[in-house]
Amino acid sequence: MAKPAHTPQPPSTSNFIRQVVDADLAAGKYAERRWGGRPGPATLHAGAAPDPATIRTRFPPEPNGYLHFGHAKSICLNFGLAQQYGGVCHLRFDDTNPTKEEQEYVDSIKEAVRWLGFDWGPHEYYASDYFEHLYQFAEALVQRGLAYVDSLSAEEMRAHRGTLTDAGKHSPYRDRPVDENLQLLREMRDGKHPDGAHVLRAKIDMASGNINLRDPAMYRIRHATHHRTGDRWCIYPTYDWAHGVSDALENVTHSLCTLEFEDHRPLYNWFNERLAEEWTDAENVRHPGLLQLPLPQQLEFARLNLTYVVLSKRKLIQLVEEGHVDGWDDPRMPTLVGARRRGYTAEGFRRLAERIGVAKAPQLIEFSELEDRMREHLNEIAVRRMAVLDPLKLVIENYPEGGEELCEVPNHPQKPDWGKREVPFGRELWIERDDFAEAPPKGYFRLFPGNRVRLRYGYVVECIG
RNA sequence: UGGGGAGUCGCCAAGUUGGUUAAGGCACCGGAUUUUGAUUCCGGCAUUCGUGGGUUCGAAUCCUACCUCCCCAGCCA
Repeated sequence: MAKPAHTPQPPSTSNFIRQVVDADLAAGKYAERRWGGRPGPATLHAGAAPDPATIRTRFPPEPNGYLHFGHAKSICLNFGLAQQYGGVCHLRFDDTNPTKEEQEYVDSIKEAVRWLGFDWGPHEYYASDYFEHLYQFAEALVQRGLAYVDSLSAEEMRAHRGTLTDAGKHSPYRDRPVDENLQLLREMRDGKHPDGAHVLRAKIDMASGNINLRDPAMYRIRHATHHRTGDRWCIYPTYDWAHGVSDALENVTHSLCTLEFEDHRPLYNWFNERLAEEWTDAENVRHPGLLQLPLPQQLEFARLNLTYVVLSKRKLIQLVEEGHVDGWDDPRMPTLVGARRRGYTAEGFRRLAERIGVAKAPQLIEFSELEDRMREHLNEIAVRRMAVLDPLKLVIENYPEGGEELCEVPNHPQKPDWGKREVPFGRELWIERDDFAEAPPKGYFRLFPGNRVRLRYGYVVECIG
């Protein structure tokens, strides 16, 4: 048994996630685990070579928009954590809702993750890869009486769910016999019912204080074309049903997500624990829990909020669709492609993520924090150039007409080895409008009547007042 | 009012097996260097850890009561 190479880098800041990982590793939780050998059938990511990963994380975007500053934090966290512990991080597209997702977004997300400097290697997966397995698992749950087909309308279902303070009521279809559930589920899958006619629900507890446990939906009917599976399916798994199981199928050890999913953790565990108890051998699909593999654990952290910045996908989509900006890569957009055009660097984002840390207290980072990281990095790598944004013509009266000479200007004041460039100097020059004042305010040391200033890398000039 | 979380300097965030003066960064305020009012540098910036009690020789760290904020009633993720 090879022991996992556990060599965490000394982090600049500590965080609770690292503490959990350290404890899991110290307890030898994954010591005997064979990572590359997927527990599922050979068809399940057959290409994945065995690797000695210690931990396994995943970045699971839904391909329904472009990645933004907030995602940068999650990407750096997931990939960074895996890197630090000698593990791997999967890129998994959570494509369970065909009406919102597009290939264009898949492509842009891959590009953005790559731009940020992370590599998922062969671990590019899709929740839609698991549709068949998920379906088999669902039938197994139905067979065990743990899921049922409900035929209430969406409105009726909402009414039955109860409120924050009042328990919900059982649906009249809740005790439908197993055979009937199975038949209906198959009919749903086979396209015999219109959208909204039925939904498969987990049978948990309609009186739970946690509303997510009040018989959550697992499958809904959607006669829609999926960007990857086309028209093969007309029932699609919900996030709650697909996510945890996908993590388990990929042998994810630590599933990091944002705070709003804390309430979903009991559900995440419920599905995996049920599936780990028993399975159907149709298609030879087996849940990892059956092989005594530790189930993935969900850990939640606070999402990034930035002052003055909108990081809501819904609103960003609106900005693009209503034409308020030129597109997802408009430099004014808080998207990664926008940031790139704006001159922000991937390194800057990595430093920001490192700097702001990971915790459970909601964070609202000041924009200056981001700017500082970008300036810090840019200061290290950018060659210096001069530009006049708001030009004011300056005529040097005692400089020969038509004369011109070249001034040597260093490319970086602190890096002489970066060389120099030549800048023409003549009788007529452009200076910044702000650099001249007829009536200078106090403390002004630029050009004004009666004052002399040095033109950078050129001459000292005087304004005769 | 049910369930789940969080409260350490203006903004983040270390610290949590209780033990000298509560890390660090951003922001801010000085001051030095500077052919970018940039950078760099040096100095300042929480007798106090949401609040009130309590335990203890000693608590941000333990107990207790309370206050405030965030999330949840999609067949979105």
